Amino acid sequence: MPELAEVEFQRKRWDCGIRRKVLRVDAHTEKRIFRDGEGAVLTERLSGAQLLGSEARAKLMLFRFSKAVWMGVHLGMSGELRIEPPDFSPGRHDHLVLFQKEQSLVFRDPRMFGRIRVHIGEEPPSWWTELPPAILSEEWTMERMREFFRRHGRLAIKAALLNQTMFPGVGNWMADEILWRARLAPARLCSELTPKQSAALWQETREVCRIALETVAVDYADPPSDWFFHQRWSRDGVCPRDGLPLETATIGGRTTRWCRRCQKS
DNA sequence: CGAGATGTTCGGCT
DNA sequence: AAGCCGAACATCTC
Repeated sequence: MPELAEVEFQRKRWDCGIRRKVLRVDAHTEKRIFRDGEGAVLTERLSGAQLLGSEARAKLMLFRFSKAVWMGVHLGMSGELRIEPPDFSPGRHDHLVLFQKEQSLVFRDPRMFGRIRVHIGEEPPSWWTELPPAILSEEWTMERMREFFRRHGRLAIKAALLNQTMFPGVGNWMADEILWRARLAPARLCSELTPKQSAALWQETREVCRIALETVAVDYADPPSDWFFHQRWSRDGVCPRDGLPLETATIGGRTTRWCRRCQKS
């Protein structure tokens, strides 16, 4: 389930392992999860290391350990972090287990689109420090967004929202939520937006991120009940504003739902 | 049983 | 040549 706020929620699940030592590591190093081939290094280095802290940015998490070990976790489509008892026996999809005295930290991912990467060094890795500006940061300006739209004029706005360089952390449901709030049809091209529509999109993007982080990221609660979110899953979903049945199409390679009446095409 | 699922990457085409 | 699009990845659920 991992988009911005869900990733932040999952990251915090391992917080009880902070300042505690990893006694033993069990990793399915041959799986796609470890496609960078760093599984062996990770297993060897993490044994005896202490988990020092973690952060989440966009859809990526970074776990910092002693012995100069950094571990990046991307949850893909079906990844999750869990806490299990110290004597946990990993199942088929539990690709990484860090055994501690008090509990086990587990990474599970049935579809294996997730990814675990490793960095050894005193400083954090470049794949972390070079992430684009977060949507809720000061650098994420409207001008930057409009410049992106100029460069990608023939791209559908829905596809643009899924671009992780411009909209880091936004996934399929967040993109549909943002477009619904900004009253823009998903197939509109980036070059077609009026300044007013760009401004609305910019603002709603930040608003959806902000509220999602205040609700979903805190206790995995669903977003507020009047959100589009709740309608877009069901085949018979209707627009929360006017009750019209939602449209469905594939845009930007993903299932997209919108209201024909209130989202301007 | 087939279709689709909250993601990314690659290769081909324009 | 940049940039867009569809396919592929692997498994589960409806």
